[in-house]
Amino acid sequence: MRVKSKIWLETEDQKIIFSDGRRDLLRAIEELGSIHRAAQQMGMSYRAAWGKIKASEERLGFHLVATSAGGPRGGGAVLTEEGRSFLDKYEKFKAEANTAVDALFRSHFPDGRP
Amino acid sequence: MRVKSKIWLETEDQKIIFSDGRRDLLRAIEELGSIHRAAQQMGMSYRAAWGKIKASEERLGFHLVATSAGGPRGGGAVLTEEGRSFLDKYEKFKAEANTAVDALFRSHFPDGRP
DNA sequence: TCTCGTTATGTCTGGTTAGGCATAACTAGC
DNA sequence: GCTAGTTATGCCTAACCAGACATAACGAGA
Repeated sequence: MRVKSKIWLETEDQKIIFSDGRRDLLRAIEELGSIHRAAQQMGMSYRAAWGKIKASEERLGFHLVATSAGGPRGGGAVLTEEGRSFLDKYEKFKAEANTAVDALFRSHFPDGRP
Repeated sequence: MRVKSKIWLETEDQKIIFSDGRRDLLRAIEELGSIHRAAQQMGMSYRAAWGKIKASEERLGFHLVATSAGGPRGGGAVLTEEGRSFLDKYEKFKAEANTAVDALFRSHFPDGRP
């Protein structure tokens, strides 16, 4: 038996603002400089990746990635300053939350059994 | 913006052992002495309630409720000793976990904004 | 032996949601 | 102006999962 937790940020009306999948996606974009290649690496379609980013940006109220289409390499995407800073905050929060939940689980179920 | 968390117990192969919905259901059974009436109160069908309990019991390895069918009142269900004790442990763990996550959220996003 | 409200369980469907398909638009370099 | 690889977006479908429907069985009391 193990504890599983999903912790995410959402709006008042239950719309997902940000969660771990999107964090991974942004990290891949930061690394690869392109939504398209980030999506490939994550094993999802460009369409799916773009949709998630778009939804997050709309609900956050600012841009996470700055994009450009066209040119010899087709274009590309990089994280905005706000995007990077938000991502950092999110990761710190998530890491601490996961640690806390795991510690509590072990304290209440020391041997991992019900 | 607010934090939302789902924290539950599962088996190694991702099957849900116990979560908040089942906790509510067991509390209702404890109060009403019947799966049927508990389901009604929760606004779900008997079938759904019974299925959840059955699945949890199978994965926990012990009975949560003791049932009897037939008789003038049709039968009924009460929590087993093990069921009650597990439920208490679960609730304590969940309460502390929720408190911890909320506190961390407030410390990282003090004004509730990204 | 009949009744009544419950437990017990197989089967089916409908709604939600994630993701794919298809297509348009963009632009630096050749 | 053609090319190539990307961004941008509407639309459709498939898979999953929760829950409803239907039905059998149960048994103390009248």
